Order: sequence, then structure tokens, then C-alpha cells
Amino acid sequence: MAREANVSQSTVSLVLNGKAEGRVAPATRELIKATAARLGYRPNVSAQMLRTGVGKTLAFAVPDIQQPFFGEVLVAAEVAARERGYSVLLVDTTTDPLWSERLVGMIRSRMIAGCITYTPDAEAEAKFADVADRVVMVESETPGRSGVDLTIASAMKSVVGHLAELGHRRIGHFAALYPKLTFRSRRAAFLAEMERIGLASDTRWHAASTFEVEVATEAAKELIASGVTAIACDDDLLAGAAYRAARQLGLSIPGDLSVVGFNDVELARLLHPELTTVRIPADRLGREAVGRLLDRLEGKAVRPHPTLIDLSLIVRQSTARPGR
Amino acid sequence: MAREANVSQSTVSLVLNGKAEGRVAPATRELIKATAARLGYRPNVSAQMLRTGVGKTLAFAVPDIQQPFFGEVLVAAEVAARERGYSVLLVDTTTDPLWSERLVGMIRSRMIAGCITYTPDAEAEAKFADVADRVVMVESETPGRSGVDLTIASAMKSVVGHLAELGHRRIGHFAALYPKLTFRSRRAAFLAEMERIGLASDTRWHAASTFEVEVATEAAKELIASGVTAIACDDDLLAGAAYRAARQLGLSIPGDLSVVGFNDVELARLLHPELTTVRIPADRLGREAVGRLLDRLEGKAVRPHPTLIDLSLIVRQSTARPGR
DNA sequence: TCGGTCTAGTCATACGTTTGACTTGCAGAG
DNA sequence: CTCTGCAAGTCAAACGTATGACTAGACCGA
Repeated sequence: MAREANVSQSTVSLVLNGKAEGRVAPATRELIKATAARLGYRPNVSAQMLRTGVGKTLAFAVPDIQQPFFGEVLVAAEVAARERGYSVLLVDTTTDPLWSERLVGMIRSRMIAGCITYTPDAEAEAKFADVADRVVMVESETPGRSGVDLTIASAMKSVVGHLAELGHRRIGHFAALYPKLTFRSRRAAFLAEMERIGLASDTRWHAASTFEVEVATEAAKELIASGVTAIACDDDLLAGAAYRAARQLGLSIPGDLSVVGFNDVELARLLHPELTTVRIPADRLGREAVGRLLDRLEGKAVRPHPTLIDLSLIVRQSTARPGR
Repeated sequence: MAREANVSQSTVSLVLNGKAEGRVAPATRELIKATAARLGYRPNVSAQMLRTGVGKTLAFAVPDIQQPFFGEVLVAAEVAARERGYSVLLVDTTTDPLWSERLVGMIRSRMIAGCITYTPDAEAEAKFADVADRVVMVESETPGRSGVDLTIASAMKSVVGHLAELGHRRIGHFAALYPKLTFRSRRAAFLAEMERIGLASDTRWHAASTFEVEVATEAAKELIASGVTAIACDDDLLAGAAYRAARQLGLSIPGDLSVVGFNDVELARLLHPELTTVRIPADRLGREAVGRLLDRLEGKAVRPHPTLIDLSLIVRQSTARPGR
């Protein structure tokens, strides 16, 4: 490439990196750019990395890409990263028990510049200790370590408040059966709010399930059979399972049973009746996480407090006054 | 690291790459491995790449990660890649009009070893011409270039056949409004099969829409109003919109209207009644695409013919004999 | 004429590996 | 005692880039 343009390799580098100011004549600059274009020349990224020590790739670890919600987060993250010249490596934490070790390895080996982990569990989190300055955690287990947090508690408060206001007194909680802080927070917030407004909360009014449709449907059936008139779900998918369960039991929503979801994925508007649910602004979440990580990596002002993403209750047609 | 173990860095390299056979004493091997573990040493990937010329990253370009279907494909791809020591870079083609240029650049600059493109359009496809040996296309526009193809035609044939067998004669086609070969194939296969079995196909019995819920619902309403008794949809999401439309028009499924989807995502079983749809084995698809790419990159036997992924019609409760 | 300054570049090194070619020490054969 | 062969390592070159240090020439003022 340098040979082709009859200049030294250094000159090429200077021009292509825009550091030619006062060192290379405009004519030469044009010549080099033209030659580069003609040959379709691309600097070798590995060599650049090796020399400069910094790469432009980051990893985003999500629990389950199959869930549309994480898809939304990922797209937003990818866009935000791209705007700043970075690429995003995909890591699915459910299919790889060693994901945290792998990520740390990637950071150590400079394969990636840093990473974002979505709701890591405490065990995984510990492994990131000595590369902590290259990691942003969303909903970290350790308070203060989070880069991005959600206002889970206040959202769950709105959910319970909404149902109580409609007149429900036997409110069930359909929880997600995953050992994540976010779900423990939801449970805690649910119970706290129930107690605060003086509603009883029977242990039979609590069910937990994975997101597998059949499993969740069975769990939901039992929960409904316990006599609740409303259900707060930890996820829209669980709400979908609750719909199925209700239908199989011959109950109508919201006439016989009110249901509230969580996440507001597309499914929420495709269910009938449309699902009342908590909206998480996935795009803002993804964008914010990437922004924080890159700011830190590039040495910009480090913000000590986590970014708080506000959730909001979207009331649709799946909630109404109790009928039974 | 080499200093720490009192050996030369060549020796370290040999041991860590398992090429120590007959060149390094077992005792030294152990020493080096132990030291590496103790220091948490990771070889610098950029340097390795630079030296060897081959990287272990590949990119997977999908149209829209937010659709759960692509999530499934991606997970499978990521797992398959990981098993062979590769990482997967995410590229969303809808949010980046320059995605193909970027991918070609990444290949040229050796940032990635190769890539997979899911249903590229003809224009994008052309840009990959001179790096074709590092690209696997799923449902390519140019026949014979595909690495992986789907049996779209025969699937659509099953759909029409199923509906005709139930007694439907006015069968509508709710198409996806995207300029992709896969959707053109579906349209063509639909029309061909209708003609083959001697059914008329009015142009009013054809609608096309993007996947945006409200838009799709309106389009579906018009289609239903045209008097069809059954609808074959290009995607489960469109089928979901058809459900909405039917409800808004006061029609019941499958009593008044039969609906068939495409893809068999989780939504299909959450809709009520459960959706009859075409199942695409997403995991096999993702795995196969990665397998072909890596085989090619690593110089294994090149298979001249594309892999065919078989689709199958899953009959659930959304189809029945016509009632109107 | 000479020293000084500026412009337009080139030179050489370092980044951390991999790998074919070389070295060293030692045992056994002749 | 020398020679051969082998085991166990080391040497050094290369991969493609970025960049601080250097230089050749032009031009100017004194």
C-alpha cells in the first residue's frame, strides 16, 4: 500500500489517522486517500490494537436473548456503541455457565475493551472484581456497584396500588423463578407495599415459575385456584401464561381476574385483552449502559452514582374491579 | 510472565499452545501452566491474530434482533461458535443502512474472520462479492450462493393445502412488507399452490404490512373485510395482528376465520386460540450456518450444495372448517 | 556565505506473539 | 577419547501499525 503510493508507511498511517496536519502536503494526502480507496485498503485491526493497546469492541452479556425484551436492549446498545465506533460481542449467560470467566479472560487478553453485564448474580459478580473498571453492571447485586439501576420498587408499588385502588384485596404475586436481584426486589417491594396499605398476603397467593409456557401455565392455575382476584406478574411472559391458565379454568380477564405484567414487550399488545404492564424503556437502558461504559473506558468524567431508569405503569384492558 | 517462570517466551508459547510435545520437559510444562494460572496470564489476542493472521471472531447480521425468532437463531449460533472457540459479533441490519460496507471492512481489516448474513437483499449481497469465501448467506437472493436455505415453497404449499382441505375456498394472504427473497418466495408459492389446486385468488385477498402492531392490525381488517374465510400469514406477528383485527370486527377464530402463522415463536402458543403455524427450526438454522462458515474458514471439505432446513406445519387451534 | 527556521517527509522502534532454525549438554556407541 | 544423536530449550525474525526522533531541502534575513 505504501509502495503503491510511493510514500513511506509512516506517512500513510499519519494521513489515515488524520494526524497529517502540518506534516504532509495536501496533495500527498489526497494521493494516499485515493490509493487507499482504490485498493480497498483497511488497516489491520490487530496490529492497531497491538500498537495502541486499545480495542474498539465490547461485550454485552444478557440472560436470554430469546426474550424480546433483551433484543430491544441489545439493539439500542449496538446502535449506541456503533455511533462511537465500537462493536458489540454477544454473550448469552444462560447457555454458558462459564460466561463470567470467559468475559474476564477476554478483558485480560485485550480482546474486548470492556463489558456490560445484565443482572449478574453475586457469584459471577465477584469474579469481575479486579477488572471492575472495565465493567458496567445493570442491576448489580452489590449496592453502589451498579452502573444502571431500575426503579423496581416504585414500579411494583404502582402495580399493587393500582390493583388495590380498583378494589382488589386478594392480590397474588406470580414471580419469576430465577435467582436475580431484580426478582428478589420485586418480591420484596410487592410484600412491602401490601403491608403498607394493610392488605393480607397469604403464602398461597404466591407462585414462582420459569418462563417455559407449559410450566408457567400450571403454576398460574394453582395460583388462580387459591382464590386471588388479581395477579401481579414478574414478566409479560408469565402474564401470558396466566391468560392461558385463566382460559383453561373458564375465567375471563379482567371480569373474573385482573392481570398485570412486567416489561411491556410487543406481546402485551397482542394478548387479548391488552395487558396492563410496567414499561421498561429498553432503548434508554441499553444506550445508557453503553454510554457509561465508554465514558469510563475513554477516561471521561466518572459519575459516581448509578443511572436510574424510570419505569412506568401502562394501564390497558387487563385490569378492572374485582368480579368474584 | 516468561521472566517469572525463568524460561524464554518461546517456551511459554509452546506450552500454552500445546505444541510442547517432545520439546519441553513435563516438569517445565507444569511450572509454566502453574505460573500462568497464578498470574492470571492471558495471551494478547491482537498479537496472536497479528502473528497468525487468523482471528476467532465472526459476525452474524440479522434483520431485527427484537424479533424473538432471530433471538433463537442467534443463541444457537453463539453456542455453536463458542463450542469451536469463536465469538459472535452482533450486527443489526435494520438500524444501520451501511451494514454491508461495515462488514466487508471488518473482514478486510481482519477484525472478523468471516460473517453470516441472514436474508441479505440483492444490493447488499453484491458488495460481498470479493470476500465471498468468508461469508455464508442464509436465503441468498442469488440461487446457488446460499449456504443455508429453507423449504419455503413446500411449507407454504402445506399451509394452503391444509386450509383447502378444511374446505376454505376464499383464502387470503397476509404478506410481510419487506423486500426479501423469503417473502417473495412465500407469495409466489402461495399463488402457485392456489392455482395448482384450482382456487381463485382475488387481488383483494392480498394484504401486505410491516410488523408494527397498529399498522398490521389495520391492514388485516381490510383483508378480512374482503370476505376471506382463512388467512395465511407471513409471520406469527402478522397473525397476532390478524387476531386483533378479527376481535375488533367481532369475528371469532377459528369459527369465523382461520389463521395460519409462520415461524412458530413463543407467541404462537400464547395467543388464544393457539396458532397453527409453520415451524422453522431456528436452532438448527443458526447452528448449521455457523458450522458451514467455520468449515469453510478452516479449510475443511467445502460442500457445494446449500443446506436445506425443513419446515413443518404445526396444526393447533386457529384453523377449522369455514363457518361463514 | 552562513546559520536558522520551516515544510514534508522518512526512520526506527516497540507492541506481544508464533515458529523454523539454531544451540547446548549429555548419554551412549564406536 | 571422539563422534553422533537426542532431549530441552533458546534465538531471532516476522506480523502491520503508530509515533517520537530525525533529516533533506527550500527559503529567508543578516
